[in-house]
Amino acid sequence: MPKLLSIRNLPKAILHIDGDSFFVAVEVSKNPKLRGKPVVTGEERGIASALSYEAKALGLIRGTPIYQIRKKFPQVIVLPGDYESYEIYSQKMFDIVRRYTDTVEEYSIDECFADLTGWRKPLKMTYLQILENVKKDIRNELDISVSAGLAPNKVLAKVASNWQKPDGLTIIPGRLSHKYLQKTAIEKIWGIGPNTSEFLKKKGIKTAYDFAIKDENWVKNNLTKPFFEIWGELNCQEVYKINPIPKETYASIQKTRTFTPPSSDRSFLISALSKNLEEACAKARAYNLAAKKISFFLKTQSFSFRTSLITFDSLLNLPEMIMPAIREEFDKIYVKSELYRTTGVILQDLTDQKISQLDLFGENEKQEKFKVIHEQIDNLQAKHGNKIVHLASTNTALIRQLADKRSGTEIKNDGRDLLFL
DNA sequence: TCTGGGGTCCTAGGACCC
DNA sequence: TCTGGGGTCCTAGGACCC
Repeated sequence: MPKLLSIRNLPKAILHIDGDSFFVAVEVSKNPKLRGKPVVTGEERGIASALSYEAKALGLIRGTPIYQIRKKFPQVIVLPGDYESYEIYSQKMFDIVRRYTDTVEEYSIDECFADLTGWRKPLKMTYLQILENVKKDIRNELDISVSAGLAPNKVLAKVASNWQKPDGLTIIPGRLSHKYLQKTAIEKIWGIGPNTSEFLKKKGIKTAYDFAIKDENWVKNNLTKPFFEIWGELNCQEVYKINPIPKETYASIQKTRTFTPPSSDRSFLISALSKNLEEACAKARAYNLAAKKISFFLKTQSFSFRTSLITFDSLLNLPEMIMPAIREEFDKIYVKSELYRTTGVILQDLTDQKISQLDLFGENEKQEKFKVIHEQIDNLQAKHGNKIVHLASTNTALIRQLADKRSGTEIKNDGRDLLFL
């Protein structure tokens, strides 16, 4: 790659690349027979995660339940997500962008930001040519299309990549940004959700431009910091920096499950939490992380949360060490008369275990014992799949999951958190 | 929109202390 | 005690993202 020259005094050129219907596009790339057909992914989740443009043309949107799609549009091809392939395509896409700059931020599986500032001379291309080449390389090598946007900062780059879809290419120079913002509804701006856009609309702010021209003090007095930052970006300031360091850790890990029909069965709910906990701990161990705080929650049918937070003295990622505490705390949030639709466990304040092992050393014989067992189990599951070993307390949840909507067989367990083989 | 799953960041207010 | 003023830490929960 050519060397970057001095970038002093150059206006920033921030690129945003957004894969068009990314999951479906990868499926079509894998199997070209799907091209031109209405395709959705998300079978395993029960709702549409991604839709081909042909499926969108039927009026379907993200989040539509799969059973509804099948009933109304039997011609739609429903596929389970193949996240390994998505990850591979994603990395290849980011690597293509890295041919044109070394400052690439992997924002999500199908989106990245990149800083092109100063690269025109070394690459001997205009910004337009760089974008055209990025798009061409991605199309030629991955057989998927992306929408590209270039602007002085991340928020405006998002406006640009959104401007024309699919297969779009839009450059917004700072001096023309008002033209685009006047035609952009406030709720389309990255970071402005339904709540804030409703508030802003009540104040007479309908477009991104209306918001951008508001007085600084008005913004500070009426909104919180994130929205002040967005306001700055809409005014062409560079508030959000590009972070080229790939993320390889987590601050928290959560596992949740929604079940139909909802349940108020105490032992079933505890079992579901046990399953959430096992999965969350397995992921934590895979990343060498351990938690000092664990929260768990029950979500009622009316979408309100009952949560409990447990703080431990040591760092944990073994379900046997945590489950007794969840049992103890459970009745503080459980109301027998209430119906619950979702359970969830969140491991919080995660720390690298390599650091934590020192304070754990010899701390707890039981912990050491389980740790050895889990190393074996993690290997076993890597080989044979994660269904082969689980906690006894998870059993009820698994049985119910298998039986699904058939009449629930009542499976008793002894309430201890032993391994079940 | 009739609502899945997995994340991050921010802030108000309570607890506690001097 | 009919309780000032200020700092820090923590938690719950809001808001948003893909």
